[in-house]
Amino acid sequence: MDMEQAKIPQATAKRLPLYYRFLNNLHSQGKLRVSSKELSEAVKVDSATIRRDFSYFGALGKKGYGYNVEYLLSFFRKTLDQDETTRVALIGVGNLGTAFLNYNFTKNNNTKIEIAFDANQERVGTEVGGVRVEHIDQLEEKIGDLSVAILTVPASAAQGITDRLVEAGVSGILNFTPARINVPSHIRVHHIDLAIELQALVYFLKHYPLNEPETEEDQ
Amino acid sequence: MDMEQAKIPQATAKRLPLYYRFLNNLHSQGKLRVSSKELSEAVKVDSATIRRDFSYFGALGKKGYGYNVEYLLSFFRKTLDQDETTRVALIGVGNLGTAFLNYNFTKNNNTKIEIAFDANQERVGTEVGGVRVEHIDQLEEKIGDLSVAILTVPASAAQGITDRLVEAGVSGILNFTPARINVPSHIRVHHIDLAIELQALVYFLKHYPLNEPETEEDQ
DNA sequence: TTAAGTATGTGAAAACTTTAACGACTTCTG
DNA sequence: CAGAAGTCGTTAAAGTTTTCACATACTTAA
Ligand SMILES: NC(=O)c1ccc[n+]([C@@H]2O[C@H](COP(=O)([O-])OP(=O)(O)OC[C@H]3O[C@@H](n4cnc5c(N)ncnc54)[C@H](O)[C@@H]3O)[C@@H](O)[C@H]2O)c1
Ligand SMILES: NC(=O)c1ccc[n+]([C@@H]2O[C@H](COP(=O)([O-])OP(=O)(O)OC[C@H]3O[C@@H](n4cnc5c(N)ncnc54)[C@H](O)[C@@H]3O)[C@@H](O)[C@H]2O)c1
Repeated sequence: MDMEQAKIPQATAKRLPLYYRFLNNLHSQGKLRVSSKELSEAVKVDSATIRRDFSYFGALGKKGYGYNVEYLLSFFRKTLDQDETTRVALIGVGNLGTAFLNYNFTKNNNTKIEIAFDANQERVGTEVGGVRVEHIDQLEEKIGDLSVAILTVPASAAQGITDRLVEAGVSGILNFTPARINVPSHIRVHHIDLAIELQALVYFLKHYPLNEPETEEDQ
Repeated sequence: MDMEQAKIPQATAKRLPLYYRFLNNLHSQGKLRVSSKELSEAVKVDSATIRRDFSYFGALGKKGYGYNVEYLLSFFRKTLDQDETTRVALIGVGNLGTAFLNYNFTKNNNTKIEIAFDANQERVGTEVGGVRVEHIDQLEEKIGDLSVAILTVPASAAQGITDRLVEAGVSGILNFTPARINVPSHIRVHHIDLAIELQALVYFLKHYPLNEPETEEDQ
């Protein structure tokens, strides 16, 4: 548990993977250096915010020059522990679960779904996206030492499965169900609530009008 | 454009759909009233925050009593424009797009995907989750007056499709691609970046340890 | 060498968000 | 009906995040 760096603001921490991805892009394009201004345009985060974010880790750049892409990339690779693959479990191989299993998170992320569980006998024993689907009854036996789970079961099953995941040693859950699950205080749950995101977008559109309605040519 | 209510904090606005959903649940359960404390336990938002959020809309509750579920529900139904169905388009009927098409957002949300587009001829003409899939070449002709789009195409296609959506009159985009798209300033884009959410969860687990490692019985 | 140009890192301010605390009023109980 | 209990709405404080603005230091090119 790397504690030497503990008070990076949460808002900053959430942006790190985004920076990392775009640095990877720049690197693949052969770019050797980048300024906070350029990065700002790419990731759509204010350049002062980017400089501030980076500064929490020390002086990563050089005045008058910007940041060395290779150096920054390798710094973030370490910071984000991208040298070791993070292995996760997925529970609920339905519509959403299947989509995730078919997606290669390892691409620029070094995270891999290792095993999946479902209650539906027809799914059990098959492979989806190269991942074996086990029966949910075998959760405790087969989950091994995985500490992160993606939850894509029906809302009604969410709390029960969560309790079992916690008991089985999982410490982080990415919850896609609409249920707000109860967990002991040492377990971290992140909610991704797609229906709410959609509804919020619609609300903002109606109630938070942006600038100019239109003027023929923009952007 | 309902302007009478314009300075509700964004953080509050984002929680409204969550409140609305849980009020619906309570209502189905036949509950007549609810306190900010009960609601707090259900949605996992501090009760003071809930009271503060509600207070932006006036005095919705009664001291010593709490909130009347039916009243609150109908208030939020109006506030969130849930009386009219919001119709949206989906672009990219792949793994993720298919999952969304098979999901019934209308359940407690009154949002409906009306039409889908894809570049793959084999998909065009089929129905997925009851939604007709059209060819992307027909986007401009068939999108009609829809003003919200869900973007689930490959990242490489994201900017091109976005430009066409904007030109076709769409004003809100829910972007699931890892691309950070450019839009004129009057267009609203919300990003849902699943790979980043997963990576951020992993980062938080490693670097932001929560309380007690464990003590046998919790929660 | 020097001058012009560039871009960082950060102090300070501003903006936004959450949380604590409590007076005021309502409901409940006996 | 009176006192106890409950709960809101809000003032004020604390905490978090973003943004401004600039001294400083490096780069570039002549
Ligand atoms: N599909 C979407 O677009 C979408 C959108 C928003 C929210 N969600 C939420 O995501 C979750 C999954 O959605 P979905 O569309 O994939 O649903 P789904 O019904 O397609 O898939 C659920 C899967 O979980 C399995 N399952 C059921 N009970 C189980 C249990 N006890 N243990 C293990 N597996 C079990 C089912 O067999 C099924 O394969 C739901 O909670 C849903 O509300 C989905
Ligand atoms: N599946 C996941 O779990 C997941 C996770 C994170 C991010 N994403 C992102 O979501 C997006 C979609 O992912 P996916 O897994 O569904 O991909 P996918 O390849 O399964 O689906 C993409 C679909 O878009 C269609 N398409 C391609 N070009 C098009 C165009 N110009 N116009 C219209 N349609 C076009 C393809 O025919 C295909 O059906 C991608 O950008 C991906 O990076 C997906």
